[in-house]
Amino acid sequence: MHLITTQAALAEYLALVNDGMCALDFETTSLRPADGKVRLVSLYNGQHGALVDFDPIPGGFRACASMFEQGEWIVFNAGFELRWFIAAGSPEVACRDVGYLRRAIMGGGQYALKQLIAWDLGREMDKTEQASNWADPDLTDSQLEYAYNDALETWDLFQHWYDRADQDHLKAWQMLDDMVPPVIEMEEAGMLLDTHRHDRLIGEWTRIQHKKVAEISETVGSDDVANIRSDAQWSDYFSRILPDHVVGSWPRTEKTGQLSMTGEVLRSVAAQFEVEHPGNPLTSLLDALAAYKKVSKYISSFGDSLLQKAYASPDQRVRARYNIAAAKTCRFSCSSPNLQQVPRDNELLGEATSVRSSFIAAEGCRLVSFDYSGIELRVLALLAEDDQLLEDMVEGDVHAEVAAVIAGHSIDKSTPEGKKARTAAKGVSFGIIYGSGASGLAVNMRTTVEKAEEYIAFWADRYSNAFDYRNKMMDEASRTRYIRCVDGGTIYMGKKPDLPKCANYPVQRAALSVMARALIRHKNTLDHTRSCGQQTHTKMISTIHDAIIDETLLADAGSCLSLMERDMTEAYLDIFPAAPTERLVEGGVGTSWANLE
DNA sequence: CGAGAACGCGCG
DNA sequence: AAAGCGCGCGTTCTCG
Repeated sequence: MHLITTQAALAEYLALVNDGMCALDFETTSLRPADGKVRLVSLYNGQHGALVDFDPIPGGFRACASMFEQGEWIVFNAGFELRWFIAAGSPEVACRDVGYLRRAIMGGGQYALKQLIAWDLGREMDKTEQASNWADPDLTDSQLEYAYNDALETWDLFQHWYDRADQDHLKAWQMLDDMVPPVIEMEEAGMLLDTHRHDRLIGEWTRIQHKKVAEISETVGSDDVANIRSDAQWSDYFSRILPDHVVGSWPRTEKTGQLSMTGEVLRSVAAQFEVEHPGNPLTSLLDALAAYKKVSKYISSFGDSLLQKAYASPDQRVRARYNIAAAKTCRFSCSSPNLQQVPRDNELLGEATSVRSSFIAAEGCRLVSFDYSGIELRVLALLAEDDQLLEDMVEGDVHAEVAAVIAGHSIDKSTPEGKKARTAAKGVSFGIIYGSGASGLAVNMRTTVEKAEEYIAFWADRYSNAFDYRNKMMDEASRTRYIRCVDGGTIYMGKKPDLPKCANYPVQRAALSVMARALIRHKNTLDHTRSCGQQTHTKMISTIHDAIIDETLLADAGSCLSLMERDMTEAYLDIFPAAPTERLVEGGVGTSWANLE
């Protein structure tokens, strides 16, 4: 390793790298380019190593960033390094993430470098210098050593996985890396919260919560249940006061065997009790408790925490992290806050529950959003080459089609029976996608195992290829320990593959692959149109698994809508060339996330 | 007092 | 043999 302190010496080193791959790691004085700078870059390509101190170089890192535009830089957590290159005016620098290479082979997850070095290389990393002062004019030997070591470890980890990768893995790796720029755009844009509306909404929830507490207090005192939020205390209470046959048939929790206190259980026990003892106050207690839990969930998860996030930012925008390939199937996760779990509008508490209405477009702007409809069922049809399923998907309402198949005649969706049949059919299809057996399906659909078996038999008969796909994947996993996915990547299934996972992973992964291509295409489209002076204010602001949301000027909303529809359709064709695209996407424009027409 | 387990529940 | 998938997060409660 040698210490580089001039631009000329850096150029000399970069010439040695010769446009090839090289591990790169930054030490910065802050976590974001807006309020800090890159102090050190450590580099290592197996032959040559260098540590660059930008402090003595005129113009610092910014003056040197473009020198990295040749070559491929192996990094851990590419979003971090790429942000600094973008801020320095070199957004095209190729940051290749070793963590994504691993995910392309093993499947997704959330990992720290230290963890992977321990698992994959069997080495311990000392991270004590990580949070040290990288702005100090005189860095210690220990700091320099630490900085350099990160590049070494990153390179060795890269070698480890690169040796195990085939051409298809490399394709999947590139796809994951390519998601970084759109994710940076979404993370930096954030979503605007209407703080006044949201504040009022929280007030409304709180009022309902107080009302429910009052209702509960009519029959239960604080000496019976000290903490109204405690499921364990409610379990003890109901065990004490209820007759044995009710307690005996009450569903239990898995680990501790307490009475289960889910909203669904509470409501069903209430209904059962009402039949046995009409007018008994216990029924309204159970219903009030269920309502209390519901509104409390809204308050704690979607109330003040979102509001405070908005207040904490100067533009009242809520910025989340979109964690690429954080799920086993390489789906995104979203955190701090998780905007992928914001409630849909929901009738239970009436108007007051529209959380999505609080997420609005800025003044003079609109939100534009499309989602893939029934994407998992579609990709299952394509993966399994099930022409019947594909045809039913393309026809229109698949669940209605399936319902008709099960019933033996076409159903009328406007009647209650028709709706019920359709809902049941939906449950069956999801059960197939999730690898369910008859008993699981029966529990979920609240029907008998016999009925569930019948449903599955109908489904398996009509869509035999799609149904058999689960067994094909199970065989593959048993044989190879991996499942090969449609984007070229593999998922490690372990020594004892599990049928539900084998059935679901490649389907969920294929849906992710389509969305990945959509995000990549849409980012490229917007970069291009913006550079041509169109869609200049349009930003990608979120993705929720099968949907993309943009924010755009009102005047650009129409063409933004067209661009998004085209990008999402072509993304689908990237993964499944020549597949039918009828009714593939649906979307709209609106002033808030709740009303997109 | 902090960490982690358990439970429940929001989303796709 | 047994089997509906994937997440993040708020709260309670236990353990050391």
